Amino acid sequence: MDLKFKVLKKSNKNMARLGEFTTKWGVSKTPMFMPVGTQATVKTLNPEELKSAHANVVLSNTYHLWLRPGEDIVKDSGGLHEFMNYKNGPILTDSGGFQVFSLAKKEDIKEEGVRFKSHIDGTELFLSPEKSIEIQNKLGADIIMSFDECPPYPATYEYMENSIERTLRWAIRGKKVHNNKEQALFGIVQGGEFEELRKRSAIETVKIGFDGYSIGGAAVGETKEVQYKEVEYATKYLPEDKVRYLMGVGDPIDIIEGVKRGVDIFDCVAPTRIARHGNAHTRHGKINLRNSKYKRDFTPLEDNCDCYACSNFTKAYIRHLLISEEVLGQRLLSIHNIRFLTKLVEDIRENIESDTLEEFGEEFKRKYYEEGKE
RNA sequence: GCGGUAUUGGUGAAGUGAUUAACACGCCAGAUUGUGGCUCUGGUAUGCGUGGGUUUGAUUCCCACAUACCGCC
Repeated sequence: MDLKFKVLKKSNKNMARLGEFTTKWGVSKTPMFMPVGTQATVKTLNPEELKSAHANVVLSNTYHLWLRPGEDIVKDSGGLHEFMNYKNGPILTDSGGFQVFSLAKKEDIKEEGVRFKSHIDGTELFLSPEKSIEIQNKLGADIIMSFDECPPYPATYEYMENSIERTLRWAIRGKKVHNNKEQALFGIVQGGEFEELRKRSAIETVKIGFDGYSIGGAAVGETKEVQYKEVEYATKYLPEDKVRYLMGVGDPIDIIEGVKRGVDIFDCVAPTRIARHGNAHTRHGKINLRNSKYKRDFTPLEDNCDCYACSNFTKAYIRHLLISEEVLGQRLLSIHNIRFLTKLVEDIRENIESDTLEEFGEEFKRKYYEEGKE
């Protein structure tokens, strides 16, 4: 399915662009941030809470849903939107590549696919590009991903070269079996830290032809500088008229830097994971609500935040919930952190419109890093 | 009043005549980037009820005292 992506405005100073794409759920604005709902749920949150946090696209996961409850059950329920009753916007499913490669041994990655053991019960499993697309066709997300290899960092040039070539062959195989015309299929650019390989991977993936392009294998342990370079190496060779998605990146600063380099979509488990572990993003840096200094702090997580948590509760109360292991604490922080990032991309969109993204980025970074230090 | 047993950090506790007093919980911090895991990693008793004594050396042995519990008058 063509996403009918439109670039509405391009910066004169960098590669940032303001855009939108359309699905049956309506118009989605870019740059955007997608919260992650691995097992057909953004952990601790219901669809209404996601809506209140301004979430639009939600990401779910092929590997997990394949194992539990199984793609046929999701299909028979009416598809992923019906199954999880998510009607606020599109759903994207990851191919399972990332999970599989964290479970598989290097020697179990073969041309045909990957052999590995279930994290649930140790059952031996096999996932191939065809199988991944077949499962995703049944799950019924609006956007699905090619099955790629996400190599660890650091990897040698030779390993990475073989890996991107195999990922390209897998992309072709996946595209060939993709038969759900309601779904957009994205290709994935790999290549690690190597400019030549990122370039080749991008050009060749574009030749195959996809509805959008992802940059994978970033934020796997490399420095920020390397990560930003990797993004640049890829976006330079991606077509202007297709959506670009930087997989797994969700640090606020990294989002700003990614947008400046031409990225439209981001996803990350971080906002919800750090929330469950007691942390909140604020414009003045990340804070750990479990710290004793918040014991008697009767102010919201953040002034002028319109999220449900900040509108109704104090840091002292949220800290009490976390220390007492009450799940409401995790929910409130999850709502806040998602809203923090959806607000960040809203601000980014406004600043692309006025072509002031560089200034906005510097100011944001200064507050986030420096003021947070005290 | 007489006898017995016990006394180790915020808590529950292990332990030894002599390098850094185990472990758990709690507490205090940190991590977290296409989420198996409300997870992981650190820190947290300059002292073993108090006062004496024996000893090269005592939290560990002895004595007294204090406190607690259990018996008996």
